[in-house]
Amino acid sequence: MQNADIARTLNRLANMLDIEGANAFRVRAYRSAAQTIESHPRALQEMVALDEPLTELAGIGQDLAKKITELINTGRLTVLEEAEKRLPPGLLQLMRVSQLGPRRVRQLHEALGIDNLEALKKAALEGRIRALEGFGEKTEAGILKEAERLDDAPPRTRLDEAHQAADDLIAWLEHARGAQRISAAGSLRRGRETVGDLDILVSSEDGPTIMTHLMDYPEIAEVVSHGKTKSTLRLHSGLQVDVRVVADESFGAALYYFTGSQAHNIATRKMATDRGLKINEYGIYKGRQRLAGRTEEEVLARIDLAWIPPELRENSGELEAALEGTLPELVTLDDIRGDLHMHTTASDGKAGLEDMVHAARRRGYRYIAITDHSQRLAMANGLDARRLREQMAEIDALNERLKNFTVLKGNEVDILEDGSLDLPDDVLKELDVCVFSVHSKFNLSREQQTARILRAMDNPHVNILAHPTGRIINGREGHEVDIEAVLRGAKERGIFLEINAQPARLDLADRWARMARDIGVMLAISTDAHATDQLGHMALGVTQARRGWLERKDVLNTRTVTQLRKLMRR
DNA sequence: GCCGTTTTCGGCCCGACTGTTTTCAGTCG
Repeated sequence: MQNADIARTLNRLANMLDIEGANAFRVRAYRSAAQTIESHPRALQEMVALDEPLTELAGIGQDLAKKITELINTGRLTVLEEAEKRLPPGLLQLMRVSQLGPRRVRQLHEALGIDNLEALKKAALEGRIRALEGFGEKTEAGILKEAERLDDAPPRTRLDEAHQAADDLIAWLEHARGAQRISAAGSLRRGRETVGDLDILVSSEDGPTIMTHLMDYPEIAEVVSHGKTKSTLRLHSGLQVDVRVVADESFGAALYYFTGSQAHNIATRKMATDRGLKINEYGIYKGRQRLAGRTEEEVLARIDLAWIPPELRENSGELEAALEGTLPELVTLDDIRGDLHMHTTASDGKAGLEDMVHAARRRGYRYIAITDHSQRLAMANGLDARRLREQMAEIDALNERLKNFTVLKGNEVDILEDGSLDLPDDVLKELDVCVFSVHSKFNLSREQQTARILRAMDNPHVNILAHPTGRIINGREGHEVDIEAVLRGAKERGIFLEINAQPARLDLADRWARMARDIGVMLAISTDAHATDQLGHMALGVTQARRGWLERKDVLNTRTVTQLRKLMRR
């Protein structure tokens, strides 16, 4: 049982109890625990097996520890099963309809016997919902539309797509009269790998004018709500956008508030109330007196906190670090000196060797590694030993002509099913950088997959394990593998792991990157570029690294080429 | 259900918008 499964079960339970009208704080406790568990780097199943106390996790006390242990040991949760006897589980579907929360779901169930999406749609079509107290024609129509939209609900939007949508909208808003500062907030600003919706913040003395300008934005498919300072839109892409206007003196407070995360905000608001202060989106207040709000820094300073990079705002240790003055100095794009994973036309890339070199030099890099596929990936025109040696000779000749730039000879060699490598040792040992990765047999058991990768790491010539979990965002889960065991194995052997910066991969994910840092395994942030413009994905990889608390020293490709060569010799 | 330098009970983040109401409940973030 994975942490995500436990979190999902607790969220189900929270929703059921919420519909039943249970104590709201009890419900919140379940939800907050689910959130903690989902982002916890260690498997709770393993903690239980090793008899480590779950109460060490924030928001998990004796009771929840007991329930989680039951769930892990038996695969069942008695309280949830009992709740499902009292209420039809189909009610949980109804909670996914926006505009329907626990109260209305209960009301629909009690008054009309509605207990699933189909029944909801039917009742709405027949006009039976509008008769309920607190409902009306508009609500009924809205519910019907939402219920039908759920049938083909878009998944969360990938970070790169969300960035593009936000940049376009911000460019539009910059032309609004009276717009002062504009910023994206929310999970986009925190750099999460996917976002549920966009939050855009504008400072202006004139909210209505900004909102009027917003309504002419050509990408709008639907206006969900439209107020003087806040509007919600759906774009043609399906992405939902919240735009909010505040006075410029409140911009910092609002930016802080709307960047979240929710768990982080709750924690800092609590810190404020402990000090007799109050934080809202307009500022930080002592009674009715506004103390600050123009910038995030001045708001946080009032509760004795240093400014916290948005990527860290998940209430997972950043507040303690900010209080103690031990916040990490996160790696930045400027720290990156080169890119250690990319392809050329020799295998499945779109650009030739020299094109990739020129593109890398334009980015200010000092080196790159050329890492085409190995022979087993025939589909990708993978290189055998002979072709790889030819490429190495070509690179040697190119390096003769280059000044202040080094092309490292590399390969992305396949890990075969038994953990052996797809090219013979005598050619691997001639490489400057050996990237190695899984491209086949994704469905081995966790034990087999982990053993396979550890065996590959026993080869003395490999250096960087690429896209270690193989997951594709909104695509596939990735192969089952014990990342902690892989990281410990890498630590023992002087091997590194990759944060693959392809927007659909971002693999390692943030929590594993943080675990790597804790274990002391350096990571390479690599674009796996198959074309020159894909070298630009580096920024996404850096964001992911920052979410994993990585500093410059934790990242392989912040090193000089000389340092790098030393680290590649095992 | 969690939590504790006002500690074992009594708190628990807070405001905008909508649709339904005549002053507010529910939802959302």
